[in-house]
Amino acid sequence: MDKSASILSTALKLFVQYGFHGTPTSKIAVEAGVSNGTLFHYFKTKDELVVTLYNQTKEELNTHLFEKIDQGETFKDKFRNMFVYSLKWGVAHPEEFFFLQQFHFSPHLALVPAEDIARHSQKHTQLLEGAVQAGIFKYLPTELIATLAWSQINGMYEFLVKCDLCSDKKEQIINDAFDLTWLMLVNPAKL
Amino acid sequence: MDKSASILSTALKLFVQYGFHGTPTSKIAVEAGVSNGTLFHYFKTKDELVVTLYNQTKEELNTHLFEKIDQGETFKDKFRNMFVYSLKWGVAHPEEFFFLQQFHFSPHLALVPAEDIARHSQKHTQLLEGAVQAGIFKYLPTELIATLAWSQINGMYEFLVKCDLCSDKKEQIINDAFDLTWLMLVNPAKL
DNA sequence: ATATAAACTGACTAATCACTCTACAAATGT
DNA sequence: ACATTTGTAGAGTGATTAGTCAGTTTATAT
Repeated sequence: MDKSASILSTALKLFVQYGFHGTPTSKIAVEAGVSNGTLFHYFKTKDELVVTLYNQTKEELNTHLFEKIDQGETFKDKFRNMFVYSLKWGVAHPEEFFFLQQFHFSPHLALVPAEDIARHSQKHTQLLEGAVQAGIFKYLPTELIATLAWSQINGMYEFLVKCDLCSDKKEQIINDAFDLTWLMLVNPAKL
Repeated sequence: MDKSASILSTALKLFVQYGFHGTPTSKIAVEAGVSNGTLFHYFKTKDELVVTLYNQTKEELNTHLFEKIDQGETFKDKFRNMFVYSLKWGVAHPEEFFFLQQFHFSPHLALVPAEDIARHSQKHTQLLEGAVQAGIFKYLPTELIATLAWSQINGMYEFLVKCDLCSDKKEQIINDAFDLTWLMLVNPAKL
């Protein structure tokens, strides 16, 4: 395994467990099996390591998601895939998903340029924007719809982690939750 | 102003801006206008300060909320008050609200005993539990309903902060969002 | 008035941390 | 074969930090 990747994956584990400032770079280096100097060879500063890890993790989730979204035929299918596979990815990669949440609600978010954040959510936003324009969703600000959908996913994730269900139950309840979200956002005139 | 309270309110501001570990106790003391020793006279450790601040802030929100919930006559009124006044309180106390979110998604949450967390949400949970039993809400785990409702509030808060609307628009969109949430959770047989 | 306790101070400390520096090894190009 | 870049190591450094301590002021009780 490539040392840079080893540093990133070790950092992820430790950040989730001890927080950003609670994890010294020295500990990351030791647990990753590299020297202190090597860590700073790949990442100029600790902040750069944190931000790189965020961008990389976000991109992993997005790549997975875009693939699934593209598999949907109707808009509802695409939206369902976005919802369902976000959660499935989260359940399959709990550390990564938690890290994204942790980063999002920390002052480190300010280190990511606004344009990068916008780019991360560009494709999702376009998808939703189209549905608002087409009258599929209620006539509300796209930003609001995006935020509500995302927070539903976050909330569901928290529930899935808190209540350790068998994977059948998980699947079932993810689908139920999608139906609720769809019901909430869809334009009743189109039903 | 009492020194202990001054320390807490200064810590809140700095934690929100720089994060927990990014804020030295020395800085808190200076900005609060007390000596370093005084800070440790009131709070044995920095972690104790953080946790105390969390418990206090959570309690402030809860006290406010319980009062508003009790003013509702029907269950829908109570639930609406919970939803609407959570957001209004958040808009009026942005630092406090952000701090609660920041703490919730940080490893510091582990420092709060599970029973304390349960106690914090006990009354809300009871309210929702009753509505599930009475068939007002869909027949879903109360925990799920609570988590979904709470994440709707979180998401709405993020939206309100991101889009700086005038207070009339804010009021309007909070009410709209409540209607969406209600629609999502309510048992259609009871409509 | 005096004793006792509580509040308060700020210099101090031991530990820790992000990051640097020098040296060496491996790969790569010519 | 040689030169140059790139990767790696780990001891070292200066700054910073949570927490202490010895001593002073203020409040309270008798």
